[in-house]
Amino acid sequence: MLKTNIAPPQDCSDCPIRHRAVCARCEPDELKLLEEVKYYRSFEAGQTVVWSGDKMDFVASVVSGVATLTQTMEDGRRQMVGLLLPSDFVGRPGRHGSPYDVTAVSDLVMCCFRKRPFEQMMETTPHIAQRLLEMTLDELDAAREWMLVLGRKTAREKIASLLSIIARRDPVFSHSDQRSVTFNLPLTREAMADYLGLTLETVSRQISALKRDGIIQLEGKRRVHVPDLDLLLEEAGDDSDGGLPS
Amino acid sequence: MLKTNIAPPQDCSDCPIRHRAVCARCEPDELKLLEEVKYYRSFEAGQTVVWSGDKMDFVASVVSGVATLTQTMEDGRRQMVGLLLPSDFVGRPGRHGSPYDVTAVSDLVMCCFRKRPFEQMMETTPHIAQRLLEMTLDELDAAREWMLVLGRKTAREKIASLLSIIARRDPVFSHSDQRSVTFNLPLTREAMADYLGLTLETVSRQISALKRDGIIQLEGKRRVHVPDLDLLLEEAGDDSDGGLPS
DNA sequence: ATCCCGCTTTGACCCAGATCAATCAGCAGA
DNA sequence: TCTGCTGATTGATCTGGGTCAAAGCGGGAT
Repeated sequence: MLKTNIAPPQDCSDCPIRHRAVCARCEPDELKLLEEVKYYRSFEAGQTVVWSGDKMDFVASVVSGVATLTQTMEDGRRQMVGLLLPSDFVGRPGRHGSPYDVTAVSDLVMCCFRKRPFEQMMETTPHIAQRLLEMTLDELDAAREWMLVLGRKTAREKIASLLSIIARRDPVFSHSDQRSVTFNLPLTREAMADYLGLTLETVSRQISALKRDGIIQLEGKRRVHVPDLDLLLEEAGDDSDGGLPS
Repeated sequence: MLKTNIAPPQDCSDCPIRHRAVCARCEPDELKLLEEVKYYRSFEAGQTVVWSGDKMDFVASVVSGVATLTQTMEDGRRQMVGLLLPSDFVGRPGRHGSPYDVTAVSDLVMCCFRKRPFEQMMETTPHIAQRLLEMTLDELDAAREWMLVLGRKTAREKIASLLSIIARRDPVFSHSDQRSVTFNLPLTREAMADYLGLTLETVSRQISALKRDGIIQLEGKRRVHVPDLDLLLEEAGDDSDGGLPS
């Protein structure tokens, strides 16, 4: 049951997220500097990476696995505010504490940079700051997209939206242009509920309904097959436009 | 009824948002460069600044007035995803179109920068990129805060949250530490509903309820007096903690 | 003055999703 | 094989906020 908590140190040049993470634009010499302040950390599914309010003395990229950012109210209501997939960035240069709980949802490996030197590099190597700005703007767009989901979509549309986001970001799918996809659902029903602003019962019922209607098929509880992604996008209420038939 | 659409050109050095906008960190010589690519535009309340999908050949700071970013689904459901107050930034370097409708909600003055030269300055003057990153990270935090509001708060809590956000950003309040505040509500009931993921009827009912309960007082429809801000924060369900009495 | 017209309030009713509760399925450990 | 536990499903009922409908209320134009 206990696994070692140490991942083998890795060379940046054959890092799986090399071309998508904060370091994407770095030149070899810049990478070298980063390598000096980086270290890997592994977490098991369910472990907390940082608690909201805690001091965070590093920033990090997700290398593999899935993590979540969640906010909790005093009475226990929870809202997930970010889903971190490989290459996503956590932490904010120029701030000590995390405003959110960061939790490993599957087994997780993160590439961490000590905060102080990373902040200094931000000032000296524009490639890092540029890439971080770009990623932050993308995340802001994603957050705003999600506000539409939370504020205006029905339960069924919410589920379909979440499934299509995960499907689209799945590495197997992203470089194929098939209509059908199969992927692993990295979240429990409860975590999905926290993301969608629903209860887990409603999540379960809507997934059953999508299955009944042939929009999705389940293989076990966690593996999802989508025979026609356009149908799913339709259910999500998004402007799929595409979908010219035949 | 028709007003002139041209604001008097202004010197950056006595700009009201000089120390909070994207240009906040610029040195005098950098400001000079910015001044060469900037121009002012004014909009009347209700006018659209850009439509979602339209090409946007500038980025801009709000100088005075209030604007909103909204997303609309095909069937007309609308969600506001950003509220732009003075010093806030609109537009994204490195992208042509706006993904949102940008609308003036009150009379509005914007300080616009031609996109192409602004993008070039981003590469050459780190002070602009640095400040933009900082502002974008702040906006991301605000968007995530708002996801909690949309996903988990009750109608009453949503209204209280919106009112306290506006109260806190009100210039009159922000440099006083009073318990009570009075401010203008820059939004119609419908716009509030679009922000909060509610209907305008529910907004109206909850405002009436807060008034009945003495949390707020109305002077006309648009001016709000909050006798005790802590009470309002309590209603918002936020961790106000502070509030040591006497 | 008075008549619009856009915004707001209020009421009556309804329904999507929450809540409460039972059951089920898969899996690790004894 | 059985037992216990965690997560998922399904059912029955309740309710907050949506929907539909009808007034109220200013403020500008005639």
